[in-house]
Amino acid sequence: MRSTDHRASPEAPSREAPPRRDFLREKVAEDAASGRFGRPIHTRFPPEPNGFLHIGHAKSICLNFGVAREFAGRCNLRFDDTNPTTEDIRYVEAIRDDVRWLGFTWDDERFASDYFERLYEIAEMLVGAGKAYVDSQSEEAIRERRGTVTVPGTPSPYRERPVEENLGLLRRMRAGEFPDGTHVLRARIDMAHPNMLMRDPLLLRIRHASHYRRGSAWCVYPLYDFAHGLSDAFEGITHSFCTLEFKDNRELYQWLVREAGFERPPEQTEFARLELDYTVLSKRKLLRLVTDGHVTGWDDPRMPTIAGLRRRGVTPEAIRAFADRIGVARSDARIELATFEHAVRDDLNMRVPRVMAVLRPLKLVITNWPEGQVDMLDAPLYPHDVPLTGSRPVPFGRELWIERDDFMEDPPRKFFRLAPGREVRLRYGYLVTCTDVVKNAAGEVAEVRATYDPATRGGDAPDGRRVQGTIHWVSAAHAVAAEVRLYDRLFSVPEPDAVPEGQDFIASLNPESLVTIRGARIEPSIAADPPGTRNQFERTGYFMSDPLDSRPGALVYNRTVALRDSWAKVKDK
RNA sequence: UGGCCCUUCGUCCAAUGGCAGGACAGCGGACUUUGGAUCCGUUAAUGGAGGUUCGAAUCCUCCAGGGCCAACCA
Repeated sequence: MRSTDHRASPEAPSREAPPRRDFLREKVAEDAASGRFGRPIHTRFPPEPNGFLHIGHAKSICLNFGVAREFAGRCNLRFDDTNPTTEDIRYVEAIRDDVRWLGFTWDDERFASDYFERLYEIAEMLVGAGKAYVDSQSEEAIRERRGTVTVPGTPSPYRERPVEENLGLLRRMRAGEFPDGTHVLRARIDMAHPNMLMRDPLLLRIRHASHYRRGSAWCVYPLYDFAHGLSDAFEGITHSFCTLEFKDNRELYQWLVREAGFERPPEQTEFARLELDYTVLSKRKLLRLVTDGHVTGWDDPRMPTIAGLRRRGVTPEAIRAFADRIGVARSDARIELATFEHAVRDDLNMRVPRVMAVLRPLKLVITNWPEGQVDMLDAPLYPHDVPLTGSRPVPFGRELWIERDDFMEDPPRKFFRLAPGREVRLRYGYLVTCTDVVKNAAGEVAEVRATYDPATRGGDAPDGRRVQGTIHWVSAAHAVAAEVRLYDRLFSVPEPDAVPEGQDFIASLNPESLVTIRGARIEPSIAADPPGTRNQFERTGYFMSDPLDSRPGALVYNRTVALRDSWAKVKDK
């Protein structure tokens, strides 16, 4: 139906700026120049497969893959799957999909769970060197004896167990002779260390649980600190980027890779995690939204997950541009939603075809238009300032739908739309002047009547008169009905994480984060579009037909982002 | 016996001892067949006090404010 369909080409011309130099890249550049690692730059993105990736992960993905590309290095995708009770292959698959969709390709795919054997060998080595011991205290006792930030810990009564006894116990732990929680392997460092992480950190714990990849091959599982740095070292990672809250872990990271004998071990550097206004970015909270049914799933378009943003219609280019714009630094950063929305609009503006859709229809009858006559107008798919071409036919008839908001019976001075006695332009169509208002029994406006000027086909007046307002419309006889889902911020407060004492973050959920409109009317040119098609509904916003719920004859559109609305400001004055 | 980190326009990021700059947001204007986009203009910041220096956002000291750490989570 379209004379040209640019929507078939998914890639818009690259508008991405060269990557900026942040403190991490400065450091990598230095290390690359000095050849300090004696191997190519190597990064990794290390998600735990216990949930879906979100926009905060996207920042990390862009960083790790970006650095690898910029410095001609490599980047691994490593699943940090050391906790059998929370992880699932389903999350592994979702994470792969999301990273690929974002536009990145990993060099090697690795799993921490493939390193269990090597980690266990290192555990035995540490025991042999007197650097680790088996502690048989209860979980509570271990916690209590760790001390507090201001009080030193006290050594475990098992801390001085002979090497041979430790080794025997460790082997029996590994062999499955002990129930959960009876023994743990701890590093022997310093129970009075000012850094809590260094107070004899736990290395291995017993978990008689089936691992989604290793099945029941193992019943001792490494903890994060034991697994992470050593996994980096196994893979020859040079730069291990993580978020600020791991700063204290760095000391332990270094202790472990040195004790394990790595000559030029990877180096951890921390950067600020992303915080976004009006949303939460903790997996625990996102999981709760899903399991408690506050959203329809991990891919609910209101979720800040990659899957949610994708289903909402956000493009990978927009997410990458956003990541580039916000930069990487070491101070806690909270990003305004406007910054993200700008990146989305900026990308969509240049690549998405325009169509007309009326969300809340009001009947407009052109009284001087001949009954039954249809005028096929040719309307461009892109505005004058977007360098793409193409057009589609749009039928015009006697009865049209216009937006309820585009008519006011008693308008303020600056209202440029339709009102009794006023003339407006019907986009790509004719100039019309409102003559009558028809009301229903309740006194509500049920129909508006107007006359059109036959000399203004296309929207220009030959006499040069200026018409300030242009409104969108669809032909009532040709319109396609659709469901439109208007998504808004998930929370009504900028910092849902900052919950007042004794309150639940769920309480600040925005009750209007989804407004479903069932009787929307859209111009017929979109009728055969496949699910997942993006359009701008002129004057309203950017939309994408839902990849799962939309089908021919029962179209469903998700609002990706509204257009900037400067009228909203004028209106409030 | 606490340790560590952070602090530059409203927000985010630069300035690496030498004119505090960019982006988003805001405001004003131009243009406009999207109250969109674009273009132009503009408001707006070095947390405080000392010190070093010809010169400090940058180095030092102290103070203030914020953050992280006391899961057999990552």
